[in-house]
Amino acid sequence: MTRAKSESGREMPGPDQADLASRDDDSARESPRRRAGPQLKKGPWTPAEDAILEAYVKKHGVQNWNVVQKDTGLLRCGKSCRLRWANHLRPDLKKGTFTKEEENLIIKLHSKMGNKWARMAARLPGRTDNEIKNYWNTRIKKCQRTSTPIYPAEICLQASNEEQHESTDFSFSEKLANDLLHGNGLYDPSSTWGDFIDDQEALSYAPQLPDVSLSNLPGLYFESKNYGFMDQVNQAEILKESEISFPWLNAAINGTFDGSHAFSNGNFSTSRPMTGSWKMELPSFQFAGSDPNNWSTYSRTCAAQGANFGDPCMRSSAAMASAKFEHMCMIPGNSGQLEEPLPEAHAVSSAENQQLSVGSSSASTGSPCDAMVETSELHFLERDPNLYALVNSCSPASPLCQASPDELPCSDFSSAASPVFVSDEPTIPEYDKGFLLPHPEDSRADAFSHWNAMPPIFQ
DNA sequence: AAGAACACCAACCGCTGCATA
DNA sequence: TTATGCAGCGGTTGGTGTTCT
Repeated sequence: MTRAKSESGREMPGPDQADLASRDDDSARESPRRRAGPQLKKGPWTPAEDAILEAYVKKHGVQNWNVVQKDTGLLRCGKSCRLRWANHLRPDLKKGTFTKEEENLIIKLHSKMGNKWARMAARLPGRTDNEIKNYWNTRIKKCQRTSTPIYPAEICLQASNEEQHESTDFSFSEKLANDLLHGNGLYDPSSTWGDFIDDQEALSYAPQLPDVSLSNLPGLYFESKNYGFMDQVNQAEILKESEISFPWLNAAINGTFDGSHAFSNGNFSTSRPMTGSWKMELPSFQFAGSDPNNWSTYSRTCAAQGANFGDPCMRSSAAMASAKFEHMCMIPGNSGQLEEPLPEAHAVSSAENQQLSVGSSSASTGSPCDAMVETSELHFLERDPNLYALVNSCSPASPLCQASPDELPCSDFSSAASPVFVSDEPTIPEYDKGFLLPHPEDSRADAFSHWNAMPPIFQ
């Protein structure tokens, strides 16, 4: 890449970069008049430019940034002016390193919000999203390198405790319950869980769901440098675009926690087909690497958290997620992902003749929400035979659920020993330890039939 | 002392959502 | 309804200073 020295001595993008920049979307949409304008400058701002911008904004305020560029004659695009003002020239900016309190707050906020830098910045007066983002990225690297928890236990516990006592704007469950009670149309007893998930309005609440962020779980460590953080991001991205943003639940349902690679000896294969464009809000949980005990821990903690939810919807969902995790732990030979066809056919057929025992975790109270939970879960489980079978097996009477945590064979789920989950179905080959999808080379038709039968959000 | 590794920071890029013509 | 422009957000890159070996 060719670079030229700027007047301030720092390197500036060369002509090739300027060319590239001119092709970006913003530029491409500019009017012919503005396209014919002067070549805009890039790179570090000079004190003189700062002074011009500062004087202009102080005089005229912040309005149209492209007008600023025109009026001042600055050879900077409006976008650049806005950024410079917001990140450096604003009078209310607090300079200097973050205080310990600010750091703790960032950690807490991130555990709730994920990478919502702007929202976090709004809670940190004088700090910019860029600063917070930079801080966090540095922290990520540091934690990764030293194998220390990104979310210190004490802070997470503190955050968790606070959340249970404060009615924040994050309360998904409260909002949902409120919506239900006020008959805003969100609740439809005939709706399936899938319908609910598909409901964009409902989904719009999802980002406010941080209460149940996995990040609140203490003791989650980066396992190894072998797992680049971005590997986790890439995997995490699988889900986000589904716009579900139930990171904890969604991942649990799909069995694709960031770390499907956690079960793949550190080798996450990105070569597997990923239909559609999936992303997931990274953040809030960085899962333990390959230590199966952490999965077990998570699962139980998930249940514990679920039990703490005031809202039966959340209790139930958490329980489902938890149950799914336990399920993943218990299937002999399970690599941690949700093996596709599994013994589900058998389980479903028998389950159809039983009453669905979600009550063990959802603690039905007869509220509209409970009704939705039971209805939606039923439908949801119908769509997910694995979970259907699982929930049945997790009824209060199930030995599987009566087992104490210590009895659960999660510590060695990769072995075929301790077959808690009994099935007369043949063991499913592990076609892909890195992802939930059936391996394309798997000739078993049913490997894909279940997949294809899933609602799009699960694909 | 020199080079490597790391930390910090500024800026850019691509994209999205919203407003408006 | 569609196209366009703008503001804003989050991801990423790359430079500089500091610390470590």
